[in-house]
Amino acid sequence: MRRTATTANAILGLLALRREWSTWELTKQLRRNMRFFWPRAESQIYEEAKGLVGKGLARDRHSFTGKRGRTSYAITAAGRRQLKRWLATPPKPTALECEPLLRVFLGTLGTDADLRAALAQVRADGNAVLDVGRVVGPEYLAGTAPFQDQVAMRALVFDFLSHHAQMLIEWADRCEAVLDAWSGQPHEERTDVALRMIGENLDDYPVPVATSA
Amino acid sequence: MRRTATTANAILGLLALRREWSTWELTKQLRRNMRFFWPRAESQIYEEAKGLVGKGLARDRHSFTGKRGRTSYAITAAGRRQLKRWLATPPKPTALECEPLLRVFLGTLGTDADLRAALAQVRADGNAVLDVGRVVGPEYLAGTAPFQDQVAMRALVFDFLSHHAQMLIEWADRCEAVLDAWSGQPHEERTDVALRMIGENLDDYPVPVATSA
DNA sequence: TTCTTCATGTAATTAGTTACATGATTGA
DNA sequence: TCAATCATGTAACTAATTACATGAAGAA
Repeated sequence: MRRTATTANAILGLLALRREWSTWELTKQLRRNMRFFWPRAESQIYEEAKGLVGKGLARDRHSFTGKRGRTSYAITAAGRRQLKRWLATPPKPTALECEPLLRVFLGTLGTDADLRAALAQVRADGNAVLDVGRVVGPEYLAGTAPFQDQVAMRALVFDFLSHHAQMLIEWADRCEAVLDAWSGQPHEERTDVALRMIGENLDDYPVPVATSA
Repeated sequence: MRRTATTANAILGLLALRREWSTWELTKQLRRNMRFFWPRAESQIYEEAKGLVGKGLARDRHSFTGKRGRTSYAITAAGRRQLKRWLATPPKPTALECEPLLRVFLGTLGTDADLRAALAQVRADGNAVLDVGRVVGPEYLAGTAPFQDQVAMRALVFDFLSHHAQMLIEWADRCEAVLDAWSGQPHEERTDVALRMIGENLDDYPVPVATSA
């Protein structure tokens, strides 16, 4: 049973980027970027961080704010070694979980309003990414981002998320146009529109890469 | 504690599309399309299907192949009602889980080869989608797909997945070009490339939609 | 006959979520 | 001084995965 423990390694990675993090800082970082490609409940961070300490991959330090405790974490040498080992393992495949698309897939079973709601959600999902990009992007351009020294890698991530978000929004736009066209259109014409859509997509496919040696 | 039980509803949706399904047929359908936007382990289908029967949303029928049993499922009237109710509820947000992107995010902690492996995985993920599209798309165009009557909705899904896959592949291409450019480039120039990339992305952002009334 | 793939599940385990509780800080 | 938000967790629960086991069918 191969346990990759990706979430633990993700936190370990953050710990490697600066000398100490409070749990709250970790969750903030999560909210800022990582949630768009590695979404986890904030409460889980607490568990995982404790787990890292248990395995000797991080050290914890307890302090107080008033009479309330807080815990901060720092990576150990063993943690850095473990991180490098993990980065050298094969990555897991990308997984998309899109409930709105599932609802479109089953669209004939619901109403037009149901479909519109699904499209609106996808558009909102795209905009949520762009909203963060509009804050974070200019920070990097101004040189004031919290991890400005990581800008090279962050630019690649920024590029991914920007295109992902644009893709969601543009898809919602296309679908709404199709739904508009459908209203008051006979059934066969709907089919024609659909088939044309599939055909145009196939035309844009790249030629498959030969895999043999 | 709001339980949406989406996976159960997904199966219920499939059951609504034809009169009877064996568990094996359900898992095949899952492998064909749904796994790209609602990925679940096949073993889970068995549990969920039994659960639907327990709640009266589906009926099961037991038969034999040799001395080995098999179970088939059909939706009930209560199941159809439940399905319509679910389709009218607000959809969950889209969630992307991309471990390769996490590795790029932490890219400075690993090697160039680690980065290349992450990009290769994303490209492979895109190609996996396109490979299915190359089979399924022409089936719809030829009018021979198993759910040809659903072609209108399936075209919208096809369009989503095609663009998603293309986005993954094109991103991997861009990143590899950037990595190639980086080799033997001084640190500041890498930063310049990165900042230019962020700037170009921001230029392509749509103007934010006003939300007020 | 034997090997591989198709087909049908069960058992054990865990990764992750939701819900709750509460102290500290800020600002109206 | 009150409300809202920032900050720090714990407890309970479940959705989902991995690993395993095995029969049937078809190909070599």
